[in-house]
Amino acid sequence: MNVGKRKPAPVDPASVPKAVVSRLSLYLRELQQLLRGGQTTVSSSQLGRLLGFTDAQVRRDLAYFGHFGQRGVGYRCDELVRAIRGILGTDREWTVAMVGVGNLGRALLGYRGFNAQGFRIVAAFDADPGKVNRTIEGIPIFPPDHLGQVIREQAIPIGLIASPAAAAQQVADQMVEAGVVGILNFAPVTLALPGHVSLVGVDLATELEQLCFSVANRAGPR
Amino acid sequence: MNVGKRKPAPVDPASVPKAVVSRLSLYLRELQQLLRGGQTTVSSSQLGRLLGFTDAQVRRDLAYFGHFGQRGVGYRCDELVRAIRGILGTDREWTVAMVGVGNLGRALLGYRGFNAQGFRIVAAFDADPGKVNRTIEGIPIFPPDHLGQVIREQAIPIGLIASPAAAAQQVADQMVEAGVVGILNFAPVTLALPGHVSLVGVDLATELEQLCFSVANRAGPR
DNA sequence: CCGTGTGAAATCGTTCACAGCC
DNA sequence: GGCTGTGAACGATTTCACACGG
Repeated sequence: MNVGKRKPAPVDPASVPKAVVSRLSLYLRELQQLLRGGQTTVSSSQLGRLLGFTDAQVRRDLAYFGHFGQRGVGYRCDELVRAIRGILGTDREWTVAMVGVGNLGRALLGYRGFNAQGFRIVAAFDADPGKVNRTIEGIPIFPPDHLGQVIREQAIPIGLIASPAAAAQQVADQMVEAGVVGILNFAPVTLALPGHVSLVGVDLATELEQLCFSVANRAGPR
Repeated sequence: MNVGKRKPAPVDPASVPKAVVSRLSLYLRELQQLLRGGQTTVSSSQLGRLLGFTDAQVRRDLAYFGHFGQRGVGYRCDELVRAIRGILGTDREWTVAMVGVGNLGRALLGYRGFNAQGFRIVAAFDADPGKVNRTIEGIPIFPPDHLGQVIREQAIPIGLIASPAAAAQQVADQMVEAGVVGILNFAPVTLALPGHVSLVGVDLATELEQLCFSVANRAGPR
């Protein structure tokens, strides 16, 4: 008994280092690649080599969440993919509400990679009256004052901010007010959010600055 | 003597933790914001509070690179901005070559945030004959077989990959061959690069997965 | 008196190295 | 024989706490 489909989680997920979770995404991406290539099994050392990590690191990362490998053999790619998706929470579909249908927003509306991993943008908002009340890539664009209602009615858990920096905090506040519990922020500002809302920020200029620093200081890849 | 404009760098820049450099970008962004608001001085604790870091962390991070503060007062915003830009290397203009003028590529061509921080995309490439030999946002689009020549002639140091995943490694190889020393990769694949080339990867689906994990595990903001 | 800069301590994350199992 | 899972050692980063200077 007590040995069902679910592996026991050896630790509290909140105590897992952030770096581990971000490597998990990379493992997932690589495993899906391997599966497409017809490979059924990987060892920690192969997976590590492909990504530039050590084999010990790969094993340790996975061991945070359970026993997924087979001694002497390695990991079954399909099983490990399922397991990682379960850990990340991407084994179900997540709906996303986007604000800001500018250059970047439009690109994200058409980005296939989101759907492929289980994310679906179901509503977008923009302050420009010329953009609202139509669909782009099949996604309806609403005026900003519909934000609360749409998010609430569809119980959308994730917000994506691609608005100008000056509007971002206000947009975030409205999203949180409407019940969003996670925000992906592309606006180049720091957002202040209540503790129960998760935040991931992506600042494109900042990423280039990181690159710039390592180029200017010849630090090799990342 | 020996007290010129340049502060001495207390340590080898290559030995600075990566996390420190990424916070440097955030300090910079916040300082520029403060300057726009007319503030001339910040303390480590104010800067930390704005970004969610401790005051000790801010001071330690900055101390890797020199003595920028004044005891009893704090840091002069304008001086610190100049200092951080000098450290990151964004006190000069960097030219960038982009490959892949799809959804995302077009958005990046029009992204104002790059110019604002000193990056200028000066050439783009795409395999679609319908897109080449014209300009978008003032940037010329070339066919892929011009890549080597254009990058070499203009001595472009930075490559930006926004091509489909399947093409990314080949594109990267050609960029490296042409002399690029840093690559910002938006394609969802792991690139293999020679050691003298720096790499920063941004995978949009991966970022959403991180968010998803922390939402699913209620870990609060990042 | 306030806030920086920094040794020293504490914490966190990675790597080693090997027992255990297929 | 090969490869996982994991205590223990190690190294890196963060936090503490206080001396020093404006």
